[in-house]
Amino acid sequence: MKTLKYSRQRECIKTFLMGRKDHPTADTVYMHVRQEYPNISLGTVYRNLTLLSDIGEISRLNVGDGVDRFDADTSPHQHIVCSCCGCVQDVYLPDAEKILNYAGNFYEGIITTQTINFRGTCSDCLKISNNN
Amino acid sequence: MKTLKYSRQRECIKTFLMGRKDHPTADTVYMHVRQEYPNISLGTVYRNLTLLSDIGEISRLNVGDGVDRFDADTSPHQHIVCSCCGCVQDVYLPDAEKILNYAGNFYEGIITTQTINFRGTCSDCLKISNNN
DNA sequence: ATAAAAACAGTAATAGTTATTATTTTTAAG
DNA sequence: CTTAAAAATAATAACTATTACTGTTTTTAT
Repeated sequence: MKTLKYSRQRECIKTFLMGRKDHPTADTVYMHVRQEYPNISLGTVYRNLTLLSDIGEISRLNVGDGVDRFDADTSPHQHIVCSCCGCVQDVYLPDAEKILNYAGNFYEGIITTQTINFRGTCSDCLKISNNN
Repeated sequence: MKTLKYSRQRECIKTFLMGRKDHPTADTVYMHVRQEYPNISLGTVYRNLTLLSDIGEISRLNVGDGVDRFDADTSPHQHIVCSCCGCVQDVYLPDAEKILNYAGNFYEGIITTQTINFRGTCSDCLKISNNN
């Protein structure tokens, strides 16, 4: 088995992610971590993000815009993409697992997990459009 | 305004898609349409798939496996990816719009659409694993 | 202190998709 | 039936996101 060794780069990536709730892309992580480690490579960022999500410390998400995003919050929740500004925010649906159970009635195989992505307009964009 | 002109390639792509419910990728469409139009190019396939989905005749979906898939069924429904064989099947959740309404209570902006992707094991893979 | 394992930076490679361009099709009007 | 403008095409180049490779450096258990 492959034992995990400490790395300051990985630490920095994890810490950065924990301080954000906007689900940054690998490139965004790279830009920021580079301020502390100016010659970290994008490959290192990707490798660590993949590693961290493989061991369950972060989660990798795909909201359908062609880029992978990363989230330090691994608790079950959903996301919404603003059609106006493109931001990705959290939605915490209580009892979301009931949807999964319900869906089981309409599928002949077994359903184990679900991913729900919403689209809409975030409150910031709503304010701006109300000002016109 | 740009008026749409007929094209046999587009017709063939649309017809092919209507005969399938496994949500083929652009490459799969390409492979099959090439049997009728041997020198159609992949770019033509992509352009037409994008055009057809832009005008709402088909829908483009992304189940998180890194490839875009296409579906001639534009009615609201959900998808499930089999963790075992990777196939993508339909799930028709009755009253799915209730989830959208419900979610509105837990988000400060406006929610307009939802995409629900499930993961699990399809009935074919269940049968196979039961045989062991 | 040392040495094996892991992680690194730098870079090349891959996959999926979109853009460009010169040529061919389509189609509405004469 | 021509014709000519607009749209579509095939072929190919370019682009973006991500993963793989390689020789060097860091970590850590002994």
